[in-house]
Amino acid sequence: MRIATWNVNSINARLETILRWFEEARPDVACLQEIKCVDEKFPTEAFERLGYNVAVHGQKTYNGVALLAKTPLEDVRRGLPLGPGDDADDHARYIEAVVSGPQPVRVASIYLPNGNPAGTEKYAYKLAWMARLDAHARELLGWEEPFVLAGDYNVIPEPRDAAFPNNWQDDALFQPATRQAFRALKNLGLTEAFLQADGAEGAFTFWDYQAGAWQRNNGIRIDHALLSPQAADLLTGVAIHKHVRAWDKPSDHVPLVVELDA
DNA sequence: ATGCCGGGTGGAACCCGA
Repeated sequence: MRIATWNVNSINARLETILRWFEEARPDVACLQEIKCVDEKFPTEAFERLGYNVAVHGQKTYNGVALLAKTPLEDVRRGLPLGPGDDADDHARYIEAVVSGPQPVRVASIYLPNGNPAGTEKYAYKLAWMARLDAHARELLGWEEPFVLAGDYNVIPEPRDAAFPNNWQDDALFQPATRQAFRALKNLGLTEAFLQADGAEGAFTFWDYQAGAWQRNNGIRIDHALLSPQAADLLTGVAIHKHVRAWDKPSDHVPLVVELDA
């Protein structure tokens, strides 16, 4: 099972580019983020023509996530659960479903808050959201099933995950508390697919549109796939589709593709 | 570079992203 995650930065502005990549990469499952549209504006038919089942958790203008799969999506859940005392959350940043098949796999499409500038309400929201994700991962781990939490985490885990780590010292993506929360999530027993199956230095998933970041390879690795132990047992490979960043009208993120023997 | 580019909204100028 080929599972891809991609922050597309508007599904409708980039549909031609996205469909081109789908025909080339042929993922079995795709987790999309920043679709930037309500459910009714999602180009569902275009993906159904390629043989995908579609589940959307959309929002006007901002955020929005989707799951696409060649096999039916079951037990679709929209939104990350709220814990006791958590404030209501009107951002569409999480959708989860079970991808059916001989070996069903639960897959989540995650758009973790950016959190900049650090030290503000936005950063508090990021950390609170990470705490909710941690709690939900604990719940899922109790079921002892294969699952994949894939998406734009907006976390630079280590200095090696940025071309110029000093540039990110004060950034919400690289704050000690951000990195600690991501580490804690992994330490629940989740496997980071890229590190497990590849781990090469200088691998990035995002290059800013500005200041010639792509041309200078000034990138960061912020899109991640975390695997439950039962999913990690099935991991056979991972790839970052860097070439897509050089296409016309690219997203600033590129797809991360995980291969499972499922 | 607390925005250099790019998308969305709304129909200009501003919000947001990382």
